[in-house]
Amino acid sequence: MDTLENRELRYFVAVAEELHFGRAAERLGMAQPPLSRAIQQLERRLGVCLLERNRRGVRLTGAGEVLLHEGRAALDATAAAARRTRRAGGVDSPAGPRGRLVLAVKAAASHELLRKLLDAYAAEPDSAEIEVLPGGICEQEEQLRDGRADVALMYTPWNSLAGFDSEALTTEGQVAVLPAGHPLAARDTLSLAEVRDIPDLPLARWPTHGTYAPGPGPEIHNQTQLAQLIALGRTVAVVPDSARSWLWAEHTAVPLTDAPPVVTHIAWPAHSRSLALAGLIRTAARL
Amino acid sequence: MDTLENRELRYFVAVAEELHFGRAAERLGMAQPPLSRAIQQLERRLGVCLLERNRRGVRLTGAGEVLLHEGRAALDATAAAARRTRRAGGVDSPAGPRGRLVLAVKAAASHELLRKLLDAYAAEPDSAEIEVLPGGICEQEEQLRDGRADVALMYTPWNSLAGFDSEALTTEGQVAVLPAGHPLAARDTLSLAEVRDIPDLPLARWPTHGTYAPGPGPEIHNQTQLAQLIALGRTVAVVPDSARSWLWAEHTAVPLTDAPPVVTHIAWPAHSRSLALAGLIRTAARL
DNA sequence: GCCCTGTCATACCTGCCAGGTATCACCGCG
DNA sequence: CGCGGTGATACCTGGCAGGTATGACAGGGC
Repeated sequence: MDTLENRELRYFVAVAEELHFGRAAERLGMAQPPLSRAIQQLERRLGVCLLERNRRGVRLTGAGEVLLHEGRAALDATAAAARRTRRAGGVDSPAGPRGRLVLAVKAAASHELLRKLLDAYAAEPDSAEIEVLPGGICEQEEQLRDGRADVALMYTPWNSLAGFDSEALTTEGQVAVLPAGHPLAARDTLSLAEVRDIPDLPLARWPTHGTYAPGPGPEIHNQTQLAQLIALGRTVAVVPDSARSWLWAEHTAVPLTDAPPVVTHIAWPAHSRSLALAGLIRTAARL
Repeated sequence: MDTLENRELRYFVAVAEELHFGRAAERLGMAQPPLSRAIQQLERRLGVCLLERNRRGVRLTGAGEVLLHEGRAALDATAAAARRTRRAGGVDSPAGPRGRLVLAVKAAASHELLRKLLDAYAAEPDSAEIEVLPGGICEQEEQLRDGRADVALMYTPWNSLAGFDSEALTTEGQVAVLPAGHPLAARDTLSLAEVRDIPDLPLARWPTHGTYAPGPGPEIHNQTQLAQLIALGRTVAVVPDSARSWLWAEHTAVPLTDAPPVVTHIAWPAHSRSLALAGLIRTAARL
């Protein structure tokens, strides 16, 4: 029972995602027959049936589902190993733990906290260079997992902190953002139920891991688009308090009484040993 | 930049652990020259110097240290993928998420809680078969990481829950276990400082991840040995309250006032999606 | 019923690369 | 100054990853 190779995992993940040998082979830049054979070998090696081949297409078995999840995690881990090793060995001294840190943040987030953190950390002695990697709404988890980032700012309840170490930094409430002229904009507070049921003003939908939940509201891709749609009276959004900083004159923010609080965390891979990272975390915890 | 292969990681980890190409090659069951070449290729591929070759032996560079840690994690992840896939596809129905769950526990732990958990879970409808995997003091984390186990009972502050999801089950205090005749055995309570400084009765040392902290006390390998050494008046130990169940007549347990409480957690890999596991966790949380 | 199309599997070949053996270059040491 | 022990180099070879051609089989249009 020799350990399964990374190449086989890549192949299987491609097939499992495409559910089609031909397309998977194309995506992998190879011909279909060797791919078929490789998957068969993998199944024989594991002694497990991974795919159910119906004449028309392919379906995953239970074991296949498991391997898809675990295999993705394993591929992320090796990608992370490669990226972090490259980063550690870049141009700095061969043995020193000093280096660049990559900090993943939500591009849409207010940069008030980020600014404070970066300034405070830069003032520390022996601080490393911080590269800020702005990403989409839920991209931080992935970037942390596959090594594109060393540390991230994440926001519960949107991000999941599962699998990472983390430290809570700030908590804030949420507000509903309405068109300024809307009747409800005059209210002092609103409840989530009220916001969800405004006639002709459906709640905007944010992507979660690249996909949108079904619903009547428009699909939001970025903050400018959202601002525009609200100003036009086409939608209403629920955003954290700090988002008030980018509101327009055409917007009105009304505090929500029962929305879950948004907690900003600093998160990092669970077993990190970098001194630079430890320094950044310490700085963040003191803010 | 093609992704690095698993085989190369195994090779590098072996060399990094042995710090000697010859021994590493022997451990890998291969000749030394191909190993040398593989490591050179790896370094070229990553564009990073991993090892500092002095004429006498080898030393890790900073990047090498990073790759050793991250590479181990990646290898664990692929091993876990293989093991869990095999387990999922064993003999049960191809598509059903029903299967065996492997629960890692500390062999030395009291099985009162474990018994309750197993009984309660077995009484659930649709409960899966649970295989109990008794292990050493700190082995549970590793077993969870490399897929030998699906879920584990862990104990803070000894185990680290970093990287796992977990749920606290019970909290208990700690007691000092002394030879029955010892003068301090008559006390109602003791402090950690007092226990550490008993003349001629050094504190027993447990292994942490396979190694022992330096100190005067004896190195403990299992519970029977510890009981014996205490009964003989050669050592004193600090153990959780529930350990009273295995004490002998020659032992006396004295509650400690300032020892950190021991919390028993049920822990599992952060991204698990198994229904059987979810059921077990739900059962545990209700205990 | 037919053929056509789209699916994955099989058969067979070939070039590359992982790994083996033999040897070198270098250093420390008696 | 040879000797033992280190990692690196040179060269060869067999297995296997990957390609091409083709088969087996099912569904759908006519």
